This record gives sequence, structure tokens and C-alpha cells, in this order.
Amino acid sequence: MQINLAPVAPYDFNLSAGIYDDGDPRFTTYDGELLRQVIRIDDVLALAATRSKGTVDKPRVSVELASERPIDRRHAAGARRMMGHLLNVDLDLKDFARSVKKDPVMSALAKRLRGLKPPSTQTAFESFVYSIIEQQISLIAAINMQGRLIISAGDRLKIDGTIRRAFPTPEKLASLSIERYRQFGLSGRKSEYIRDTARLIASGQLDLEGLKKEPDPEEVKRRLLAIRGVGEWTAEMVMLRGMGRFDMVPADDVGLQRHFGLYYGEGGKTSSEQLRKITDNWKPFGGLGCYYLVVAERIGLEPPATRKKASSRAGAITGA
DNA sequence: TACCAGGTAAAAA
DNA sequence: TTTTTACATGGT
Repeated sequence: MQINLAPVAPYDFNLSAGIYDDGDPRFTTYDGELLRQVIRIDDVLALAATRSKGTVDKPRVSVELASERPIDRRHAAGARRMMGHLLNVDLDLKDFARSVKKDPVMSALAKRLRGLKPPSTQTAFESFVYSIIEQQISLIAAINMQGRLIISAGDRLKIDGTIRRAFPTPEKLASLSIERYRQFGLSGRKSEYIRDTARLIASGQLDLEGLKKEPDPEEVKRRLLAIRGVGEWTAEMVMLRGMGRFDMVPADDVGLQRHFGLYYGEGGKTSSEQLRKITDNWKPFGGLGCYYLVVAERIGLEPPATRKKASSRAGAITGA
């Protein structure tokens, strides 16, 4: 079954999917044309293969769905909603361009990366788990642990002889022992954060996904901070990557501080206070601007003037 | 080897 | 109330 989407222009699908070009073939891949990932629609898993069918100014994408079980019209509607959320088709980058006009550095990046929309995670829960794992440790270490968790606990989907994994459900993660988490490389503390929150969700005591509908960002943040293991940084990351709240700026993030050092300073790290001051000029798209910085460094765009050469390392903020 | 890395809660002071 | 400490892996 195929579904078609018409994202709000401008939208560059291939640029936006580029963060997955070194994705793990066991769950998400992008080969320069086709973005493949397992999506969950109600209780059905499907492989979604997405490609561009339009241009940056007249964007169209088509999604081919393949499943082990028959997909009906209701599933197609769910898949359309999910893909729209995932690709952020409704985000209007014209508003972003207007909002950063006062800032010549970000203005130039917005033009150079025109059409770039960050993909969100399928669920807020998924970004919660990623963010807990990423706390404090290096990204490489975190990505390894995330991979082990998905391979070990995610549901399998076999299409054309290839097995892929969906992100584990809260129910599944609620049922794993702490020992099991430790085998992924997590600390005992982080294992508890994830398992206990998964249990709250599975038992209906916590509605993370429902928080997406709460209009007041401060209220969302309060609710997230009430969860054990969630501090300021984690709340902001979950909102930015999992809830499409592009005004959120994780100013304490040392990786971001390094990016700002490259593009707005003398190299080195920018303080969180200074970082806030810069992103205040991008309202209400502070977090989106941060994403542009991460991608700019990732694809090797030169910082203004004589700044040090950027490294090619990806950022966790990309949600990859 | 020691230290740092997209932090946080809990213990100690 | 504020300051320290423990925690996990992986790169340098």
C-alpha cells in the first residue's frame, strides 16, 4: 500500500533524511534515495519506505508500506499521521527564516540548508529512552547501548528476507529485569529510570504521548521533570526530538556548547548563558536553530570567517 | 592512566 | 540549603 504526503514548502526530503545515511541497517537506513524504517500503527508493524516525489518548493513524498499482516484503510490513515509527525511535514520553515533574520550567521545557515526539517522520533517514549541513555556519557557509547537495546528487545519485522526491528514498546521495557538492562551497558540507575517509567506508562499512570497535545510548554516541562531521571536537559531533549517543540534549547548540552563555540565564538565551548542569549534571537525556533548548527557541522559547512575546521561527527540532537 | 563525555539523584556537609 | 559523589561505556 502506498500513501502520499504534501509537506509544507520548502522541504528538502533528501537533505532531511541525510542524518540516517549511516543508520543501523537493522532498524533505520537511508541510501540517498529511500528512507526505510519500521513504524508501528496500532499493533501492526510495517516497513515504511519513503522517497521524494517532488521538489524543495513543491514537495511531495510517497511512502510504500509493507507488512507481514494485511494493512487496511484504517492502518493507512494511521501511517499517514505517523509519517507526517515523523517528518514534521507541517513545520513551516518560512516562519523559521523570518525568526532568525536578525542573526546573520543563522540566517546564512537557514539559506544554505533550506528545506531541512528535523525528523522526530515516533513516540515521546522513544526520545525519553534515548535521552536517558545519552546522559553524561559519550555519544558513541550511548549509540552502542541504544542499538543493543533495540536489537535485544525490539519486535522483529521480516520483509523480503530482511529482519528489522521496531523500537521496543513501554510494555516490553517494563518487563525487562535490571540485569538485562545492565547487559546493554546501562548503569543500574539508568536501568531503573527506564524500566520504572515504562511501567508507569504501561499501567496507564503516565501518558507521555498525550503530553504532545498540551499547549503550554512550561506545563509539559513540569510534567517531564516530575519523572525520576529527568532533569532540565532531558526534559528539553525529549520535547525537542520527540514532541516537535522547536522552541526548546538544551543550553546545558556540552555538545551544543561546542557547536556554538565553532560558529559563534573562538572555538572551545560557549557558556549556557551566552548560548541562551544567542538563541533568544531565534524565538520561537531556538531548538530548530540548534539543529541547523549540528547538521551544518556534520556535513562540514565552514563556520564564518577563520574559525577552526569542523569535525564530521554527528550530533545526538539529530535523533539518529 | 586518567580524564572527559549532550546529567541526575542521593548522600554529605 | 548547598556541595559532593557514584555511575557506565568508549575515545584520547
